[in-house]
Amino acid sequence: MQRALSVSRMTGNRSTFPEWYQAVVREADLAENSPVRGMMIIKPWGYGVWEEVQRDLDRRIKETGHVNAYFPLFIPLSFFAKEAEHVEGFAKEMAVVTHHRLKTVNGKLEVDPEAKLEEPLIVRPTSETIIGDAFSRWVRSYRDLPLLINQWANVVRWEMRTRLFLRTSEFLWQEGHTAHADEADAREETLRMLEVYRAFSEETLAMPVIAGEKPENERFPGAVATYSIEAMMQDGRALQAGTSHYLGQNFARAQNIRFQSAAGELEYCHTTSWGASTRLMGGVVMTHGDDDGLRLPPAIAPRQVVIVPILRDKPEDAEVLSYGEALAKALTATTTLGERTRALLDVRGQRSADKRWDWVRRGAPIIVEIGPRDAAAGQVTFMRRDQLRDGEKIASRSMPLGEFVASVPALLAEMQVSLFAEAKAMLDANIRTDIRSWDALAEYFGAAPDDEDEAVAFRGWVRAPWSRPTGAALDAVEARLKTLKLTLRNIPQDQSGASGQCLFTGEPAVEDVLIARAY
RNA sequence: CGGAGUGUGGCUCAGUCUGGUAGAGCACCGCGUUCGGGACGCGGGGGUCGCAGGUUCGAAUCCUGCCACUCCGACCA
Repeated sequence: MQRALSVSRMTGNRSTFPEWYQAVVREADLAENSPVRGMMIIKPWGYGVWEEVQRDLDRRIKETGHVNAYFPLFIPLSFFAKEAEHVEGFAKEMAVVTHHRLKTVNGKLEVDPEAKLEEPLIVRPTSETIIGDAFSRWVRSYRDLPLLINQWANVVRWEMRTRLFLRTSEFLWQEGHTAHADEADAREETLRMLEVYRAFSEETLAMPVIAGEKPENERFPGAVATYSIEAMMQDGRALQAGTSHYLGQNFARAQNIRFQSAAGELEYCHTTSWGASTRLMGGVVMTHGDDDGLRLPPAIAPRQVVIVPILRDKPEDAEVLSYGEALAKALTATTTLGERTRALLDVRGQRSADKRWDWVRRGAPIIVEIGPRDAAAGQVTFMRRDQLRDGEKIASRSMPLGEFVASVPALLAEMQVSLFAEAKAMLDANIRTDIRSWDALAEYFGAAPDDEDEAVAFRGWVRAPWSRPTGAALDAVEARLKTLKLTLRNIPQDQSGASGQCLFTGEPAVEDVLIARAY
């Protein structure tokens, strides 16, 4: 089959899926590596997708009562020393600013040793500490609570190994930080935001997820409880797509976030934090991409309908162009998924065939072609990106212009739903619930995971009953799973009552846990 | 920080073993024919061959040192 990409995602070979992923990111013009190791350049089409992601998620965050603010990029080193677990979790990946001036020595630019900072500054890896510091001044009374703040920002974590969008040294995200008068209110907030992420991921990104609580060894440093949404990529691996943390009073104590209660008592707040990042973009690629490139859910496509005019440097070109302009204008006047339909007439000088495939690779949901024949007949010819091919043929349809314009909003809405349904079917079909012993688990995931050369068949997730071991017993489980390159993803929220015994300990099970290879 | 590998035009790479003064495909520019399912012909622009030193009449090629990147591992809310 003729493909837009030189590598296929579905060969069953473990090594080609990452190559396919990189090819899609490049060919869809989303992002590229930068001169700075591990940091990416997000290109206009990729940033356009991020802007749609931001817009929709921001609306949901505001609808749940939060307001946006902005805090500094640099955090004094001493702020991290206040929460022991927190600093331990991030210490190994911090970028540190130690000087504030350069000078020229023998024609060379060097750091001026006399410009050393009194106290080093950390480039934020996350903002709990600096926002908590502000909270300690903002909160006085129970009447100031709850304090519901969000910020859109970039953060830096000095990662050893990076991949575009999935793990980069700098990434863009939103981080919510809230303070509450009591535990119940804070825990409710934590779960509310988990649900916002779940709904956003499924409705807007068309990316089905499993929401649940992380086992204690996977908790955010300093958190009392961590929750996540986990999405299944097309190679079967799990991607943590968003997290929400109940921080208890740990950060409040460390940073003195206190309030006077109605009874006049001085109490520590209960705080939460939650975040989702540009990693979501990688999730969209690995959920919806195919061998022709990216497929974008209409809700996050910067252009939902792209019109490619067939031009031949002949007089009738003008007619085709004005026909295209009228079509773009008519489409823009319609409403799709609650917003103005985003249409574009592609008037670039490239050949029509090249432009068409460019938009296929970028994942534009509907690609319209109009030529002299369409203009004369008052019709359009179009293809939908989610059903591009009928066997080896490109599947296109023709329709009278007026009818097409009227049907686009419903068509895009249908594509949004069908992309989700496709991914949901894939997720549901690939969670094994019949594996009840370590031996069966080992057999399923392969006894020799170190043999990278061998083509490996697709592996999904396993949902199995467990006894929720803690401490050293959990460490032992984790170490054992590591021999199969597996991790505990989360404890799904929708528990239907566990039965039988724990897959790891043999003790009576209390609930199900998700086991998978992860990104 | 360990193990392996790679640095040659914008991209993918050949050429290195056996030294002779830089190539292919794609992309780009021009002209023409084309264009409704990834065009073709002709012409053209673009590279201090990762950096520094050495051997040599002559180095992309041989030697020494350094640097960068990729993959595997360690690490990864």
